[in-house]
Order: sequence, then structure tokens, then C-alpha cells
Amino acid sequence: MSDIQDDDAQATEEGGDFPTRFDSTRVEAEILSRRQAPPSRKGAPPFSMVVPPPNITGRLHMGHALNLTIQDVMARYHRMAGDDVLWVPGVDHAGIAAQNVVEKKLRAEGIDFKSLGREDFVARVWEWKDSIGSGIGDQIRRLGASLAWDHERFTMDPGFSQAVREVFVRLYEDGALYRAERMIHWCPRCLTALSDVEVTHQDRVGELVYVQYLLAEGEGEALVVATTRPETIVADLALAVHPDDERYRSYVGKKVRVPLSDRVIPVVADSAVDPQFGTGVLKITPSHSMVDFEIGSRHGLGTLSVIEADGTMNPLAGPLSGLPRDKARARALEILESDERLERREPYPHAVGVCYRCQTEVEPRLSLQWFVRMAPLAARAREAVSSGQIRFFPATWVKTYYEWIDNIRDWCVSRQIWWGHRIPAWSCGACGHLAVLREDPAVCPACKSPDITRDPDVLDTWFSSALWPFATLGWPEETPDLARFYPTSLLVTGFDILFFWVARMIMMGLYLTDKIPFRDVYIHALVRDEFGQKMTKSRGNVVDPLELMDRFGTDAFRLSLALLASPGRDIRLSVERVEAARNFVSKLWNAFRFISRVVPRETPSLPRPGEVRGVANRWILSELVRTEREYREALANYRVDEAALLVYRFTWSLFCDWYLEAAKVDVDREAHDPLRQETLSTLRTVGSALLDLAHPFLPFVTEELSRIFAFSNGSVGSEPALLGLAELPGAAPDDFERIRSMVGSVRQIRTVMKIPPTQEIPAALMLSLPGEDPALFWPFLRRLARIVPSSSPNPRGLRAPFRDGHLLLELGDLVDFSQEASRLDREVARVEARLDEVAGRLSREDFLQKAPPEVVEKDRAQILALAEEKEGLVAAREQVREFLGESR
RNA sequence: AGGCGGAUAGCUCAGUCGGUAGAGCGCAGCUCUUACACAGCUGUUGUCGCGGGUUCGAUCCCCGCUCCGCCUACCA
Repeated sequence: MSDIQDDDAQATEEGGDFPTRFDSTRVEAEILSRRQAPPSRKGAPPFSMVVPPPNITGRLHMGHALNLTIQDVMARYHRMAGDDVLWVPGVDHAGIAAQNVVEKKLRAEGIDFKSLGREDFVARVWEWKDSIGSGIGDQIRRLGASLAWDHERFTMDPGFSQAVREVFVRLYEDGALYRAERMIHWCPRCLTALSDVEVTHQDRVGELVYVQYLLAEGEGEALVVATTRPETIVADLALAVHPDDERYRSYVGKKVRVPLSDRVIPVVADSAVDPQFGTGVLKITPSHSMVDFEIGSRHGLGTLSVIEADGTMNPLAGPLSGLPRDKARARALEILESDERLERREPYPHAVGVCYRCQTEVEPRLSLQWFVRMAPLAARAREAVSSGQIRFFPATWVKTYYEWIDNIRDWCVSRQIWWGHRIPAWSCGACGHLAVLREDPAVCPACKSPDITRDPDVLDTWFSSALWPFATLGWPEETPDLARFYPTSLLVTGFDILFFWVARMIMMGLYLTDKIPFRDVYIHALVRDEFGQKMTKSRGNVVDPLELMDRFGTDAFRLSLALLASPGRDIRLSVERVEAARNFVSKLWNAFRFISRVVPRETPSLPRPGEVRGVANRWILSELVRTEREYREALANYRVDEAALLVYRFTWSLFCDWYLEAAKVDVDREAHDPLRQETLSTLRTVGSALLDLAHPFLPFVTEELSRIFAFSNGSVGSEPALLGLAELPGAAPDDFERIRSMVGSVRQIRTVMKIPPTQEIPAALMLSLPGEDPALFWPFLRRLARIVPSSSPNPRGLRAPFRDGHLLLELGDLVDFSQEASRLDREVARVEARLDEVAGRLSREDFLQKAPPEVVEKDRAQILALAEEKEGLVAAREQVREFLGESR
């Protein structure tokens, strides 16, 4: 280095590696381009996770980012702890969603997907899938997620599809799967059946209309029914009242005329009717209502369907036929009005079931579908959680889980779409036999007729997702991965798919593998915007994670998510939080920039941390050990937020604010001073440990720093690294804490007296504990407090009290002591208040008798400490008054 | 209707196995002190939602209430 360089961004000691700002864009690109596969360690304890597979249709959103960050923190932590980590990536085929996307694309090209026919359409979906390539996968990589990409799976892969088929057949053979005509939820827009969990409820203000049904025999006498769906009147097959309802007892068995139609229907009694609701008379429309269907079958009413699959009224709907549902409702009201059958209408807020994909109101519909019998599966799934085999974090979710398990209903798994796993069932045109088979048949297995047709439906995407933890590992084959990594260790997911996915994986896992699919389930919350609103496209408040990563760096983004991820609480993400995390990354970076200046590369780590003698070195080592212990405890409980905060605080408040400043004292010593060597080694050892602790949260910057320093043999995080200390330092004596309190005291006074931070103040150090050597403290006081030993033989000055001693600061005559006087007044008052509180407690007999002895003891000790503190403050105050008196 | 969660500093949130309430951001003042102004130092801010109870002691445990959010549910 012959040239004297300006201290600009390019001036470095390490061959251009150390600008003052961490260049996240460049470093991330470099590291990602190296594409190292996460290491595997054959002999080590396994730790495995499967990623919640994102949709192929998807783009990385905040939910993914949070989910993946948490998993990656755990994966990297376990790798450093020495475990053999397998984290399996993959995507799911997203049946309805993907079909919708391709349908829409085709429509844009002027093609009606139905005209293509099934095979061509499915081929188009595959083409589309190939065209988006690894889209979301690349985004996941950018987030730094260290997945085992060689294990990547797709739910429509041949192997996975085979597993799905095997499961279907097995369930059928075991009688756990059946085909039946049932009421199901139907989406008139997606034109498919939905399972119960795919229907969400939205509060809407509807209308409750009161309609008169004239008695078939009688002069104008009528029963009044309250309904929200007047358009279904044309499908009414009965009216029902509660059997105990005195008002209507005499009408049971009579007949009424259906408005809008000339049919005559009976009045029946059924205890499902709530006499309190409306008029207490319920119209029964078995084909268009779940409850009505139940009641209808109890009374043998049969069915009458007036709504087509697409939601329009069919010819049986009489005057309403041909109209879409909503138009039919309006029309029905008009007719009722003009027929004078409409008694009154009132606004009625209620929850309406909508398709969770497209928000279309679902229609209850009678149809032939495939169902999984859930009750037997649910029993084992409940047991797995109640016995503690599977643990939920936070545990509060257990209740929600039971709630669903205990009210389980059979699962409708067939979908009337083309993209997905086609149901392996054939029906025979000749003998009517239904065959469910592992291999495609050529003829009917029962009668050998070639007239067989395959069920056109495909399976619910969640049916295949339920197999994810074991089918990704090769099930039903007994693969080495399955043997080694199943059951998986941890599942990290959002609460919104607890029923959709988690519960079903538990059921299927137990049923098919006889093992729990995972030991622990970490359930995280939703990421909301800074105002606490859910991010949705319609609100337009969606924050793109990639944008934040571009702006602040991936590390900062990950850290901000981790810091905010306190369990059981939604995350409000704001740009300010990401910015704060970016500042932290910068702080970390610059700490190492300093280290690079003073610590030569060949500096060894501390050989015997237990024998360190520098006060600052001992202190930072003991803080490191404590931080590391708490960090491990936090991560053992999946408290990534706590672990992140520990790293944040250790790095910033302890390492940077105090240790680095203190280390400068030792670094400035002569080259051969052993304390200098010890401090350089401590910087190296602690720096290295710090990178380890930070690495799960900040993979990029820590890898870059580790590369620059070659601290470890490989890159950070690739080797078992944590607790690199072979030997733990003993408890540090208070020396450094004493330095901190001395420095603090001087700094306070400096501020109050308005003395510039850089101006040196001559001072005398008065220590009241026996055997303390002022020489131990002076080097640190010089640098951290900017004071110098007074040359006066009889020092006089302002008292700066600290525990067991004080400093006399020779400030000269020009300072104004009045500010300091009032500050000390406040301090004295504060200590006195506290003293009164504790003393008051100690004077109460019942406290002394009933409180635990250690609490009483602690209070007694505190009284002494407070009294001493007060003494110091009072002495300082008196002395300031003296000065004030003099200067007047 | 039932269940769950939340209510703590101006804002966003930690926390206390019951024994002096913390962070980040903000705000005020002073500083470019040879890692960092994306910084440093100092300071400022709280009837810990309301009402009862248990306790020597409650912000923390129990009961009730209010408000907010979410989930489940066929009240037409």
C-alpha cells in the first residue's frame, strides 16, 4: 500500500472487500451463483422438514417469506448444531387454481378449453407449467432458503401420482373411501364440488322475506314462512314446524299451495325446526339446502332440483326458469309482491358460504361424489396430539384442532375438473360393476366386458398434499430417505391450513405409515400490512417481498420477519422495521470492518478461553456464553423472535457498543504485549461465534464475512460450529461492569454540563473497595470516558458517583453547576422513593413472615445498595452546592 | 351461537414461572471521537383496557365486563 488512499467507500485493507456499506445485491448474486448444496452428514442425528408446497400458480408472497424464513433458521441452526438436515422442497399442482389459469389463457387466445378435449387441455397445462419453469423456486432461492433441491418434488410427478393412486385404492379396499350421492357444496363458477373446508363464510346483509303459503283447503288462511332464498320456493316440497309448537300443531298433516307454482305440499313436524326463528315455519327445499335435505329424507319428500350446475334456474323453476340465481330471486320477489303473497321484507345480516378460490356463493347440490370416511382416521389423529406425540407451537392451536377433529365430517375428494390425479375407478356398462384399481384395466374385472368407462373426476389437490411428508421421501417404497428422515422433525405452516393440510397429513400419515408424519408443528401467523390489514389483491396493499429484498437486502428482510415473529400474533410489517434490520446488518458489517483493520488473518483463536485475563475479554466471553445458552433455549422452543433479538442485542449493545470500544485500548498496546495478543484472539473467537449466531438469520452477510476472514475452514454454517469454545470462561468478575458504570456516570455529567464528548477532563479516581488497582481502570476510562488522571496532589472537582467509589472531575470554573444540581435532586428523589418502597415492605410483619426468605433477603440487600447509592448522590449534590456557592 | 387470540411508552410490539416494566421506531439535546451519521452519547415517555377476587404483594393467577380481530356453525 504505497498510496495514501482517501477514506472513501473503496478504501480497504482486504483487497477491495470492505466498503463501508454491505452491498447486498452483489453479494447475494455471487453467493446464489455458487449454488452450493447443503451438506449432508451421514452419521449425525437427522433433522427433517418438508416445505409446505406452494402452488405452481404462485408468486412468492409475504406468507411464504415468513414461512420459509422460519424453516431456514431452523435448518441452518440444526446444521450448525451438527445434525444431518434434510429440508425437502416442492410444489403442488393446485388443481382448480391451475386449471383456472390455463382456461383463462386459452380464452384470451379465443379457445374454449372444453373444445380441446381432456387430453389436449391437460397437455396445455403441462406446457404452461414448463413455461413458468422454476419461477417460484428461484424466488425461494433468493430468500436464501437452503433446501435440498435434489429432493424437489411435484405432486403430479409420476412417483407421487403413483403414491396417490395407491392410497386411493387402499382406502377403497379398506372401506375407508366410498362413492355416494350426497349433498355437497358446489361452486357454480368453478363447476366442481368442494369440500367443507373449501367453503368460507362471509358476512353479508341479505333479506329475510315473509311469504304466505295459502292452505289448500280453507278460505284464505295462510302459513307464513320467513326465507332468505325466495327463488327456491319453486322447489319446495313441504313446510315444517316444530312438533311441540302449539301455534302450528293443528296444521301438521294439512296441505298448502306453493306460491309461484300450483303445486300442493304437506306441512310436516320436525324437531330440527327452531320455533324461535322467523315465524317458526320452515320451507323445505331438499335439493337446495343441507338441512332441508336431512328433513326431507326423514319425511320421504323426495327431491326437486331447480338450479343447474352453473347456477341458472332450469325449466322446473316455472316462471323463474332460465334466470341466473340472483335475477331469479328478484323476479320471485316481484311475482310474490304482485300476487300479494309477500307479507314483509327485512334486512338480514347473515353468513353466506362462498368458494374459497373465487368467492362465488356456493350452492348446496345433490350429486354423486367420492368421500373419505373420516371418523376412524380422526380418532387416531386426535390421539397422536392428545398423547403428546405431536406437539403444537403455540399449544393453543390444539383446541382448534380438536374442535375440527371432534366435529369431523366425511371428506368429499372428487372434483369435476381435468387437471389433477384422475380417480382410478371404472364402471362397467354391461354389468354395472365399479372397479377401483392399481393398474388400468382393459375389460371389466367382473364380467370381462370391454364396455368400461373411467370416472372422469380428479382428486382434491389436498388429497395428494395429505401424503406430502412421506410421499416426498419415496413412500410407498421403503427408501433410505424414508427410513432415515421419517417421521419428519418439524412442520412449519400457517394456521389457515391447519384443517386443510396439517390435520389431514396426520390422519393419512398414521393410516398409511402407522407413524406420525412429524413430531412438532410450528404454527405461525399472518403477515399483515403496517395498518394491520390483511394483504389482499383487492385491497391493493400487497407488499412484494422481492421488492423489499431488492431495497434493503435479503438478510435485513429475513431478520425483520424473524424479529416480528412472536408466536400467536399476527405480524404487521412496515418498511421502517426492515430498514431498522438493514441498519443492523450495516452495523454488523462495520464491526467486522473494524476487526479487519486490527486483527491479522493469521491470528489464532483463543486456545484456552478459561484462562483469559483481560477484563473486557473475560466480560465479552461470559456474555457470549450466556447469549448462546439463551439462544439455544429459544430455538429449542421455536422462538425465532427471541433468538433473533438475542443476536441483535448481543451484537449491537454489548459487542459493538462496549467490547469493540474497550478492545481498542488493548489493541493499541505494544506489539508484544500478551494482552494485545489475547485481545486479538478474543476478537477473532467472539467474532467468529457471532457470525455463527447470526448466520441462521443473515445467511448472506455472514457467509461473505466468513469468506473474507476465512474464520472457519468452510463457509459459515456448513460445519458444526456453535459453541466453538472448547472451554467455558468462568464467571467474569465485576471489573468490566464497574468500568461501565464509571463511564456512564461521567457521560451523564458531560451531557448535563454541556461538555463536548471529545474534550478531555482531568479527574481523580476514588475507589472504596479494598485492594482495587486504579491502574486497571484508567486505560478504559481514558478512551471510553475521555478523562485523564489529574496531576493535582489534592484533587478537587465534581463528584461523579458510581457503586463503591466516585470520580472527581476537574471541570474548571466556566461550567454551570445548576443543571447538575437539579439532575442530582431528581436522582436523589428517585432513589429515595425506591428506598421508601422497599423499606416500607420490610417493615410489614406479614411480609417478613409470609414472603419467601430469598425475596426478603433480596430486599435487605437492596436497601443497603440503595442507601449507598443515595449516599454517593447526596455527597455529589452537597459538593455541587458548594461549587455553586463559590461561583456566586 | 360457540371457540380462540389481542388490549403494556406517541406508533409497532416483547416481557414478567406473582416481588423495582423493556426493545425498535419516534421525539429533544450534544457530537463527523481513527468500524459504522444506515452512527455515537445523554435524556424523554407508561393509572401494563375496566370492575371485582385470591395473595404479604397482581400488569402477570381466577371471575365478570367492554372493545378489536380471527376461526367454526345448516338457524331458514
